[in-house]
Amino acid sequence: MALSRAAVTLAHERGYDNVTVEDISAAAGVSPRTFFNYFAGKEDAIVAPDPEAGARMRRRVLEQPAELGPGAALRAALVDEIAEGLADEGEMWLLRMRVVQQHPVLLAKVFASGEEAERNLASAVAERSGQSSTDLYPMLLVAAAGAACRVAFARWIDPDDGRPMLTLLGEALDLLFAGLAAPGGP
Amino acid sequence: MALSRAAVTLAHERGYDNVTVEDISAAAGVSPRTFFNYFAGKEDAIVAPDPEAGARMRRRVLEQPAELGPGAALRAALVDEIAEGLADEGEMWLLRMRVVQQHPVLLAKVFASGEEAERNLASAVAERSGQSSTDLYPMLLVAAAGAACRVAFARWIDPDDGRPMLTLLGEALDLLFAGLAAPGGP
DNA sequence: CTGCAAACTTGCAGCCACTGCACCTTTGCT
DNA sequence: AGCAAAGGTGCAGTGGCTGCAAGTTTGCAG
Repeated sequence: MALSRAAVTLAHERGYDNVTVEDISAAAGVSPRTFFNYFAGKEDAIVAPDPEAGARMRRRVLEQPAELGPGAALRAALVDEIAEGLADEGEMWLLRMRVVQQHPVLLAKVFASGEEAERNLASAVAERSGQSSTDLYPMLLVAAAGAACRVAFARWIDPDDGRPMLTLLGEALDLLFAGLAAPGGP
Repeated sequence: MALSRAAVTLAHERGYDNVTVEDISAAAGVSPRTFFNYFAGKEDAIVAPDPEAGARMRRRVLEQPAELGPGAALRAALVDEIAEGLADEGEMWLLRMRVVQQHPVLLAKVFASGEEAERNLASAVAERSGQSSTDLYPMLLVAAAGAACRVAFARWIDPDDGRPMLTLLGEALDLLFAGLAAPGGP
């Protein structure tokens, strides 16, 4: 959407605080009032939370082969989701995340929307492991996997580290499922 | 502080959105302008991020016995910090978290302030493990431990689960350092 | 082509969060 | 008593955001 693209671009150029909703609307060729017909707030125009992501992730987890345990199913679902997202709009993700990374307010938004997705995931994992979605295992599994994703993203957008996202994600998940063993040896 | 207490209490009674800064200020007996001399925003009056928490946690990690590995040191530091906080103002924490839990905006703030603390922790862990604070191990370790804390808190404030916070935290950390093994067996 | 309804867009008025500045009151010390 | 630092306050103004009551466009049936 034009508004979202304008918001990310402008924020990247001048900094989030130096961009008003009026600026964004003007750049997209609509009135400020229209902006709020599409986004609940300025933050949303940049973070652009996908309202279907939660349900889609839930489906992905449940569709994984039956022989996979809940951890492996979650892992496969995450990799699928991120690989698809990267292919569709990886470039936009990178720009967006560089903007987000520098603004506590935006960062907070991202975490919050991640948290909502985690609720869906927890229920899907719970279903696979025959538990309630408020039990420790499903909650912690999705929360820790979410942490691994965030870490992988943070390293991905680092200009000094050119490795592909899926490599970094795999590395993080490996370490996580190995019980966070210290690098120098057990 | 009176303002913070008023904010949490009012938000708990009528809901965060139905409380204005003016209300809070009035309840605390000061002018609205004064409110903003103490808090950067309405959210902060409820979340009340401790500006020294990051540095204190950093110190705690570095002060753990030298024979502990980085994971064990982080774990001990977390337990110390939370045990102390509970003893000092555990009741306020509980009320606050119940308010926060229902408001995406506040939840986001909490995550964001946690994220800042994680940066400090990552550097402390990196120091113990002889790495850079941007390496995978320190980043993932603190992010995953943060996830465990959030899960433990979420279960702690659940009225149906009366177990003490430190028990829940220990349980979560155990599962995490066991590589998130599925509950039914390996 | 006409008429019409649904969808989209807009202006306006207004609330509230938040800020910079200048002023005042209190406090504590000489 | 005099003074200076610290903290509280009023005011004016910006910007985010919303409800409402209009236009305007779009697509389709008559």
